[in-house]
Formats: sequence, structure tokens, C-alpha cells
Amino acid sequence: MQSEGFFKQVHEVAKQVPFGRVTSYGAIARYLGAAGSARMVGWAMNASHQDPDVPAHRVVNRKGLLTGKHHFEGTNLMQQLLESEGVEVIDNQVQNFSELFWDPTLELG
DNA sequence: TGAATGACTTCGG
DNA sequence: CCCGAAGCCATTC
Repeated sequence: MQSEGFFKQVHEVAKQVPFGRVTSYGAIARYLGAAGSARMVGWAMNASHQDPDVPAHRVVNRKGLLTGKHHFEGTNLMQQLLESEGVEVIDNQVQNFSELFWDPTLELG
């Protein structure tokens, strides 16, 4: 388990996502220099269960779709979490996604 | 070693 | 914008 570094980085970026904002796996991967490894970001998120501080619900795919909701408890926890932050979610899709989108390569880098 | 898997992305139609 | 197919790469079996 020496890959914690990669997970840690993903977790750190996820934690830096502002309240009520969302980002995509690819954006995080690109920011970490792991462009093309967007799937690994998802894999890292799977390990985010180790860090409860990681707002995995703020990470969606490039379409703003809550593809990872099935990895949360229940069936709509992810949506509830987002809505609790003021993010409107309909049919597992983030509304106004283009404005709520938070790109780490843009905001951080 | 090799095949299968996945919380994705990009490209062509 | 939607759809199907291909590409990517770490992890698992």
C-alpha cells in the first residue's frame, strides 16, 4: 500500500473543493499530473472512506453526473449532501454544473 | 504473467 | 447533445 501518496493527493484536492462547488475526476487527475488516470481518481475516492473529511460527493464526472452515488450509503445520500450545500441535483445530475464546476488547475494552479 | 474491472474521458457518427 | 466504441492505467485475482 505505497500508493497512499496518490490517494492522499486526491483527498487533499477534494478537501480543497469550496463549499457548494463540484469538480470532476479528470480535473483532479490533471491537476495531480495524472492526466489520463481519471479512473484512478475514482479508485482513490473509493479509498476516501479512510478519510471522512474527503467530500467525495463534490466529485462527479465531467457531465456533472453523480456516477459514484452507488458507493455512498443508501441510494440518494450523495444527492442529499450536495443539496444540503445548496447544489441543486436532479436525476443524479448537478444542475447549473458549468457554474458550480470548480477546476483545481484553474483555481489552485 | 495475463486477463478482468472500474466513482472516467475523448473521439467519431 | 446523445450514442457507441476505444483509450487509459492502477488494482485485483
